[in-house]
Amino acid sequence: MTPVRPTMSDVARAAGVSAMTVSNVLTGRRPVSPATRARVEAAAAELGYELNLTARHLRAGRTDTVALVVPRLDHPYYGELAARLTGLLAPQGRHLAVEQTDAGPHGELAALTQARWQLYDGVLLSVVGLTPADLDSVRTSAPLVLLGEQRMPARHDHVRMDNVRGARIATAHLLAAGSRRVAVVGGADPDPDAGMMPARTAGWVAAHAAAGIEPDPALVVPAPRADLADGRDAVRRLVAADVPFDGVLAVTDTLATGVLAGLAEAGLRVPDDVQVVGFDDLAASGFTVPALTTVDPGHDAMAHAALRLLDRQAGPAGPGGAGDPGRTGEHVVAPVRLVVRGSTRPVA
Amino acid sequence: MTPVRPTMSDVARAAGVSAMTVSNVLTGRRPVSPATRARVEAAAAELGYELNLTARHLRAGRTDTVALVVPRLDHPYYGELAARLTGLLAPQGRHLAVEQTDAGPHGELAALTQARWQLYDGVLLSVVGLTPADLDSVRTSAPLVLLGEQRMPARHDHVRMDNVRGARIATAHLLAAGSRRVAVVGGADPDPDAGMMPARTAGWVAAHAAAGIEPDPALVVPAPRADLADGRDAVRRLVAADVPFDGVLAVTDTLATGVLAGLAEAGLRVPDDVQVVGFDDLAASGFTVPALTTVDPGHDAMAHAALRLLDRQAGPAGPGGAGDPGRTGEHVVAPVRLVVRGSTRPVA
DNA sequence: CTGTTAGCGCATTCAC
DNA sequence: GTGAATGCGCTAACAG
Repeated sequence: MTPVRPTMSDVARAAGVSAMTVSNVLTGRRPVSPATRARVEAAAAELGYELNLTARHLRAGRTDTVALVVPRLDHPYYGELAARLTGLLAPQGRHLAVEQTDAGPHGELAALTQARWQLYDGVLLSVVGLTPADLDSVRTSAPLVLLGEQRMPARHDHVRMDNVRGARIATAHLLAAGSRRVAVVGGADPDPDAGMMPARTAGWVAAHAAAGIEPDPALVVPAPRADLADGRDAVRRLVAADVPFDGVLAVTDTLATGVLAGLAEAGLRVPDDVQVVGFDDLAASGFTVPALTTVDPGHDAMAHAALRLLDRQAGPAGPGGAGDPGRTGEHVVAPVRLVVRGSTRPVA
Repeated sequence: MTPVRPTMSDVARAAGVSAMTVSNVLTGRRPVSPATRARVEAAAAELGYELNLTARHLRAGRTDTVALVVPRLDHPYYGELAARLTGLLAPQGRHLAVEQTDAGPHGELAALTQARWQLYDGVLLSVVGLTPADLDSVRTSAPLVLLGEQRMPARHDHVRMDNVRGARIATAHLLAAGSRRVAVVGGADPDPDAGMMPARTAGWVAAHAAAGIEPDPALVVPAPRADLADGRDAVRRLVAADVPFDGVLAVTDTLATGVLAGLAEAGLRVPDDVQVVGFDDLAASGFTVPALTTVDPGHDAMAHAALRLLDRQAGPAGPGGAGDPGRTGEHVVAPVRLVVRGSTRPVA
């Protein structure tokens, strides 16, 4: 009457076979005669046997579970990424476990150095705040693929979006539709390799250069936390400072959604007074009022690439794949695409 | 030069002690002399030793990781819940791993019967589509707490919102502010125990009863997937069918956001022509245009309660806590609260 | 097709 | 305060 969980030996005894045969029935790694198989399955069902995955992991080094490590789970971007990855893994009988590090270098660095990723067959790490030096010092035991918009050490596999091009075509769209003073909300020192905000700001600069327009530095509005309130506050600040503007490139859809709220609050009409374009193509962005013109950052391509790179590491070199300091990683850039909706005016 | 990971024995050899002593240094479960401790720590650092968590788990039965299992990770409600739980666990040195089951009974039931939850110290399972019978048949090895709005078997611990009351006060607010024909988007057969939509519809019915109004069945609009498109389409359907309405109770904020999009599309003004109230108080709901009046379902209370129940199971009866068929679970109902914003008119 | 032996890396006895 | 033996539950490698 002890509620102790039965083990393979228990099942084996009940079925009159050895533990090895039970294992073979369960894993299918070696052929088993139908009769034996049936006896084992019956015994397992009878005893309510459940495989102990921890023991399997210790022995076989495999959990069939991939970790996705992100800064914040309450940001829809990561939720959508997680859902997409789960959808790709499920048909293969693999699982995704998502963990949050909280934004900032401390949490992310801790994430990397922690032994707990051994619980997983591989780790997809969304990097926001780490420096290349931080990343360079990293040794992980499990296969590792980095996701993020900053420059990463060459030895790690890395998947990112085409931020500069995305921001450039988005800004070009605003300019083509008549905006002349396009604010960049979430703007920063332009730099294609220094993270999401600098890279997208670089695209904003490039679009202006291509159009022969000198952008006003007053139109660069920082948004450190990149959340909804930051977007709304950016508009408040522009209005309060009397900086005229007739277009907004928000570097994320979340910021753009906040911008729409700020514009409504200020009594500015979208797209008539101010055109707005975002970046990320979140599910909700098709349902804002008005619906958001935005940049699809190649979600599917990123998810596919990330898993392909992970599997590539798991393959040849064994667990040492990412640990080899001399290794050269693969760096994938997903293609972007402009999605035109109601927050911008038709282009002639 | 083999990149094989060092084990405790390796560290022990390097430090000139036994593996047991290394373990004692790392766990602190037995006193170790400062000199020995220093030697062991130096050796561990030298070799780049990392504890093998899987082995510890097999031996000690503990991963310090709790699983949150949800239907969909791209639904902001679950992302926000996950972020909240992570925040509560982190200070205790514990972790949250989130996994998605995909909506529907099959995925959820599979989730429950799967042995893989052994990887975790406990499981918080968000239930949407399972019947009580499904749940009754469940034996999990790890501590289990159910989250969800339907009736659950008494033996499981369970945390839910006060759906009926939430929907009732939300609807009462619409009626008090002058609406007379309040549609319920995501409506279903009213029943306080049959899941989120029936329970919230029951609240809508109750508010009408209290106000002495007979609600028109034509105002009950189903929204099976409860996503943004369902919300927008509900408005399209009401308009196309010429059903007059001057208020909407959307049973989730996601639906409400879709409803706002649909109303904008139909040229109906919010709150002047139609007042809208949602349910869930998502982060984004403060930034829709106009901002959404909604029901705060007691997020914090739910998160706290869920973890408390999990820890309670882990404590006394050992791992058998939830497995005992004779056990009586605790059932917690979080308190709701109306959050008034711009999508409803001021109440006199 | 099936069984036997051995050991994954750690932590719990029990000894000293 | 430290060490030696033992086993958690499973599966690879070798029999047969």
